[in-house]
Amino acid sequence: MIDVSQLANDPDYRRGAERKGASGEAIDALLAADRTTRGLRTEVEGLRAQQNAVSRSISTASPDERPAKIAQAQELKNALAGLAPQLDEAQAALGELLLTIPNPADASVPSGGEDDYRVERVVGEQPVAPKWDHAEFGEMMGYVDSERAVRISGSRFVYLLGDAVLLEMALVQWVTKMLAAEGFVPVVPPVLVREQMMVDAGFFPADRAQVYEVDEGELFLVGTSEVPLAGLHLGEALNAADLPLRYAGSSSCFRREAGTYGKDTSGMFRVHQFDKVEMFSYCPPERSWDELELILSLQERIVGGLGLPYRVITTAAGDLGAPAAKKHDIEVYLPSQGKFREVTSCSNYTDYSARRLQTRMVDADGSRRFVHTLNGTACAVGRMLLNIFEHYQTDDATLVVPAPLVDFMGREVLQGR
RNA sequence: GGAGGGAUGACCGAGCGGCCGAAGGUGAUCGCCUGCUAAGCGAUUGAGGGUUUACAAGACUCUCCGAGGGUUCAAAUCCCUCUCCCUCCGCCA
Repeated sequence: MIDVSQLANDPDYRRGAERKGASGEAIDALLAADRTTRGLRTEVEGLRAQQNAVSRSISTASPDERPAKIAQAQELKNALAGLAPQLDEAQAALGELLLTIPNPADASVPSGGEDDYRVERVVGEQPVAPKWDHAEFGEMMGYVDSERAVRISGSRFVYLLGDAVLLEMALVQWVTKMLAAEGFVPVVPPVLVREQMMVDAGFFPADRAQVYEVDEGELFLVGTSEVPLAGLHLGEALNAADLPLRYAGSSSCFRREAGTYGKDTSGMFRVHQFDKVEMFSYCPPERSWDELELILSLQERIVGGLGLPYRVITTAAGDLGAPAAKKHDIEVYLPSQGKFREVTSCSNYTDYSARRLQTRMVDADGSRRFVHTLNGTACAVGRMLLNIFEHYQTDDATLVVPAPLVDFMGREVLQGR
């Protein structure tokens, strides 16, 4: 949720929102709605104060004073009944406008849309196309079975089989151990959450179409463990000395992928269900930008540690999700496509999400502020596996185990099934 | 699925129409005491808004006793509705 007073007083903040597509009119409408709401509130509260005062005096009033006082209180009550609905209306209108303004982009974020990202660096050698693309290789080796998955669940589902499963577990373990060593508390969160949690995490109403509904709408399957991790400290006031609080969530993720018909239809690049290890930080505002760099550096350690060629980009303002002030993606070079494809992203939500989640921090002097929240992919298993399929296959149909995973696998080379 | 019980401040726990934002306790903080520690004594200790002001201090004020309605001059307290949690039985990974 946007900080209205900062929006009114800080031109840079306002410009950041405009760079993300918020119109000047929308912002002005919000500020106007805020002013009228405040005006009405002052009026209503003044009346209520009078009414409370008279009411209180009734209990101690002498019997002959009572009727007059009660009549006076009644009058005030009626006046209030006339004015209060106006305030309610103004507040509701304000509430709706509040949802329309995204978190302003940070000054360091390039302007523009999807194609206006800034490439920060390119790392690693980009090999020629392999003998088999990831989808062919997965099926051929018996690691991925989409045909049979279609029969029972439809398209965009896969069976993961054989050594690919062990590889997934190895990835999860390697990554989780690394993060635990960095102070991230491993978490297996609930993957079914209430509607309110989806709203608080900033996914509803915007991304409602992307989410599976369960139990007649009572619960929703999360598309990322970011949702339950964001809810971990819902409404809490965290001790500043305990920050940053870091979590590594490990869970299955479910996405409807509405509006992606025809995109990435082969293999498991884009599926409705996948497993992911996700980083999440609750952080003091003054160090959240360092925290974003930390998360990015861990992502590079993971992707780079697997020996995958990649680049780091900074997403342009117009392509940022509503709650993000800045976002970096890591894209791995996928040789069969000759393109960089996204495998991770990390965002600083600053105080935008925390304001809605009501997650605060208490400083040593007792003062309270909203925390900053950040999140980033540690390992989206499906995408990581398919990259391994392309980069580690051999011409005689075996798969070399990436060095960091050898200890977990107990082998250096995998055969098909 | 069946049967009950409950939701009050950081926590426990009273309150069941009117100085109740809320007794008491625990915890925490500060002070005293003490050779140190413990104990003891005293004090302080909820949150979120608004107005004013320098978005300071202070002052005034509103809201919050699971949520939403209602009755009343006045509700934590009375009445409806909902949600959530817990216990027992059944079923079950």
